[in-house]
Amino acid sequence: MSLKHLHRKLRNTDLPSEEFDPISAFESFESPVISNIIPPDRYTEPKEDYSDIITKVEAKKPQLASALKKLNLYQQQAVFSEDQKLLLSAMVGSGKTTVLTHKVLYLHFIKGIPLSQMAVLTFTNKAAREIKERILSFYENSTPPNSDELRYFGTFHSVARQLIKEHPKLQELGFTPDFSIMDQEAKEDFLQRLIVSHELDVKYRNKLDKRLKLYRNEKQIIYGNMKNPDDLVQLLNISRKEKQANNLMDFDDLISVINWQLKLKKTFIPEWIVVDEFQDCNQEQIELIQNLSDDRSHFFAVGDPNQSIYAWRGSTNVIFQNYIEDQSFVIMRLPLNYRTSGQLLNAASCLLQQDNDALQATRDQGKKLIIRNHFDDHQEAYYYVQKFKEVHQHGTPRTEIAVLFRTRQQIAIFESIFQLEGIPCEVVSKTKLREQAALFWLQNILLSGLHPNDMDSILRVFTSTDFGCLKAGKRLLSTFSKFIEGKEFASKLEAFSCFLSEKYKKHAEYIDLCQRLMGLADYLRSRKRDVNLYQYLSLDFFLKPTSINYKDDVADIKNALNELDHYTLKNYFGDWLEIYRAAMSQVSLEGHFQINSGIQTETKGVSLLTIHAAKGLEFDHVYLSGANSGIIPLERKKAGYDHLKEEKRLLFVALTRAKNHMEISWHTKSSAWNAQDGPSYFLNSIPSALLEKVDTAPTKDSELETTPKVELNDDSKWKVGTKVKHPKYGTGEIKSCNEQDVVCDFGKFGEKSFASAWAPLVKI
DNA sequence: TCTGGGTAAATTTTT
DNA sequence: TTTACCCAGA
Repeated sequence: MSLKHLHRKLRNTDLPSEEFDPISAFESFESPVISNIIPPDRYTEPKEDYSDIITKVEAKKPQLASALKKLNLYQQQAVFSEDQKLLLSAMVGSGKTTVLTHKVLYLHFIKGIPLSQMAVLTFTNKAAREIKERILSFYENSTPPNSDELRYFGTFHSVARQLIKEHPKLQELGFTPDFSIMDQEAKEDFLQRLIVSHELDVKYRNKLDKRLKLYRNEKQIIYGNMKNPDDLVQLLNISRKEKQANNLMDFDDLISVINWQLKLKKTFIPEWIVVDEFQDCNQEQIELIQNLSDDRSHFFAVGDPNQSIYAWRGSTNVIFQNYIEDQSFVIMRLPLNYRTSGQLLNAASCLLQQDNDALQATRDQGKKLIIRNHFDDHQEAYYYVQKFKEVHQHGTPRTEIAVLFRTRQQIAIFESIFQLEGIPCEVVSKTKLREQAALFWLQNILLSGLHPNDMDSILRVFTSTDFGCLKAGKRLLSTFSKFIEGKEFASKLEAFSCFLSEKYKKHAEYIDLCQRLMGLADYLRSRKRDVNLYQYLSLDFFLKPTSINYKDDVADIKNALNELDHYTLKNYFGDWLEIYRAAMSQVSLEGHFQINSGIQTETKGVSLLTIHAAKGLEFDHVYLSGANSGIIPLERKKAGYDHLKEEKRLLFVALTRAKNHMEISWHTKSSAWNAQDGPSYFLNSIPSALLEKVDTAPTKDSELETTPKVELNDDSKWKVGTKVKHPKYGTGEIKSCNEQDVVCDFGKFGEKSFASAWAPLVKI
């Protein structure tokens, strides 16, 4: 059923508008709906006192005991539980990471479980790092565990990589232990290269990922307007063979390969499996957990079904439900929220289908949730400019202020207006290694040297626009494949080296680089700790001191090489080549070179971020922008019921980011195509006693002044340097203009030109 | 090679 | 609403 249809159907029901909640309305007459509610009697409630256990801990590890004393009874219960299978339903802001780390410490120090007998699985590197750091902080007076003891502490993917390498059955799958890892973009490059070099006919090429998913799940080949099947299946077969031949795995392969291996032969059964953010597990990750356990192994998982916002990535809320129904699992809960003030938390919990005491506030009542109406995003941004100045003057640091958005596109105009008005701000999003040309090049250099059959990395080294010497494309691929036809080479790298010296003699330095890459493995092994990759690879020549970015590039690359040094030294176990490969795998898995301490984000200003990116963060002041119906929930053609529920949880996550002040805004005239009039109907679930509705939208008269319309364009309107807004490309700057055309630079979208008379541009 | 009809879709992002 | 794209027919 389409969303529109759904809305219409729901509007026709005769519910009073105040309590009108389309979701529950829909649930009441559509069937069947799986309930998310955990029955209250399913919980094992805590005892009144755990001081006897704490006294015992005191004798063995006083530092831990004093930390445990600070926990509440629910938290202590979970830490001290002796149950073999325990699922902890942790409410938002209830200290779940604290419980998880204390549990690990308790098991280790008091119950005597070696750390190497625990698999502690997380979804993000950040979480893995935080857990490890918290554990290491308990070793003030003793030698901390080495990296070998903590080798099964990490993300699902990094632990999978570790297990794959240790497993004897890898060869049977056609891989060797020195496999390398492709990130999502590398995988796309890889597939596109196969399409070109095998001359495959593949339609909808930039929907390749979507099509592959459709094929995997539903064996569907025909897509869109296609009449006949294309070479999609062939592509899959070729890619499978190429991956084995080149010893490459993508992220998904890591999990499925280890599952395949463990089904064949269980090599390692940890005594304890500990899982963080359990609600985000997908089917394969659940399988991995099962493959790592047997009758005697213990299991402890922490999660919050109400914060499950990644169904589109494969997690299913049903998983939580299944475990709850499994009577061999003990279920405990952490209902106490320490973050959000009372009225705000109450408002947020109205979005959940939970019992009253499921989520309990521990703080003061605080302020009400504000629902504010703005005319449009432009006006809203200027409201914030004023507001943030006030808030800042009242002593709230800018880093404690965040503006949340449903989509990334909404962010651009706020960023540019804040910059224009001198409000320091930062768009929180992961910067891609690929966008930092020098570091991306370095990554590919090292990958080529460490994995000399990784054709894509080799190609990227020599076809880089900034640092390479060849032009990427079909032509290069076909001349290369003609060149190697019928010849035998030890590796792709060697083949490429011969190819270069035969066909591109003039690029002597690059031929030289190729030679050094072929010797990289020996260099790393023989020189032991005395490596200087910068010098060995003569990077100074390629970075070109004349380039504008030279200084930054050199600094970035030296920094990256330092990180590698640090990592390899810290984790060294006897094979320098292996440890460099491990380091580069970690770089691929994390998407940056800061593999020791993670990326240090020095946020100085107001944070602008999507709700998804805000998960796990908290701010004193939170503003959710543009929450019209149609944006929250985000309207889609094929919206199922599950989508609506997830969007509601997303709103819940947004509301629970705030500590003291929360505002939700909606626009009278939204610029988004899918936005409807009026605020998100999800807000109807919140009783008006908990809300404060404010209208700051201008009256009709002032509307005309403050909101730029697409007026008749006269030639004088466009001037070089004018900042403009485009409905699709966001904000840009006029680069040139004449009577016919306007050329405008939209940053990441590049330069676009429009007919002067019709340009859909608005001055800002 | 160009035109018009038809179809799907648009979002979130970690590893 | 707008955009991207396949496909068939000029």
